Amino acid sequence: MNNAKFATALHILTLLDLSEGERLSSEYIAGSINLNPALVRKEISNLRKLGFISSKEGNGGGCSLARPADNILLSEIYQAVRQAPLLGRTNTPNPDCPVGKQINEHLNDLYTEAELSLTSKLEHKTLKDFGKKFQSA
Amino acid sequence: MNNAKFATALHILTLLDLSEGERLSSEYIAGSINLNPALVRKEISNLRKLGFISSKEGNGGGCSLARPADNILLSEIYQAVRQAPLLGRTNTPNPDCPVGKQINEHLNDLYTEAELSLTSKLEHKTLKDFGKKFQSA
DNA sequence: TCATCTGTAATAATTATTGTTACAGTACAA
DNA sequence: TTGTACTGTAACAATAATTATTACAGATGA
Repeated sequence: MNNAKFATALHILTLLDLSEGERLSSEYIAGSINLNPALVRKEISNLRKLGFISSKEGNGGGCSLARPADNILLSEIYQAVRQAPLLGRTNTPNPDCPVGKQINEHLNDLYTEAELSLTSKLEHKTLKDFGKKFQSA
Repeated sequence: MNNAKFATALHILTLLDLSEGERLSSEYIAGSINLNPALVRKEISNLRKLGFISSKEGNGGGCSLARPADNILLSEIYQAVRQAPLLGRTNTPNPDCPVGKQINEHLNDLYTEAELSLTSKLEHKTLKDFGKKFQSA
């Protein structure tokens, strides 16, 4: 997870939340994130396929939230962009060593547990909650 | 944290725990992890500077635990190899946008909270606990 | 004095991530 | 029906992170 995908996804969804239903273009969103529009469209595409966003092509098009923001958990957003375990990769250790043979299994157990600890934390926060932090802006 | 440093560090420390005080060479450890000895020595160097390991140069040298394994928390090992926030980087958003201007601050709060949730989980596990999983091998 | 090992640096190779450009296809509006 | 403004996606380039390799000075004990 050494990338900015979570930050990007949350930024996109926050803008859509605060736009109150009005469709935003990828160009506009990219301007706020300060990121390439094509990258933004890629992340939008991902979030659309997962049902967070609905989008409309063509003139006057853009995207908006497909679900109410108080119904979107930050844990779901994390899952949407998650690619690798939080604590990092494992090695490919020597199977002839008693430790090497077993360690990945034990590491994966630990990684799973760590992941659960994180997601259960993020389950208590909604996109709406996050968006509220910006209302005084 | 898209690297295998945590896995590598824990592997090293587990081997040292199970060797029961006997010094191990970086060559031997590298063989178990299936990693380049120079990389292993780098990680050993890191763990030594942080007080987890003591090492001895020269013929018959090698490294061993500097602290009892039941006194080493997995959270400490995580801290030893931690480089970037768990949930990833932030972007460098547009400061002229009300969301872009504030989002990194809110993201960092969230990242900190997530980090705490993880470390408090890992505080309940010691290197000894982890090593015990291998005793039936 | 030799062999073995650490510690470290320099450098290369590989992979992950981000950025760029291009363009077909959709939708609306004049 | 033509123009304009978008999305969606692919192909590719550039940059950065990660891992691998090699080399060697210095320590240590036999």
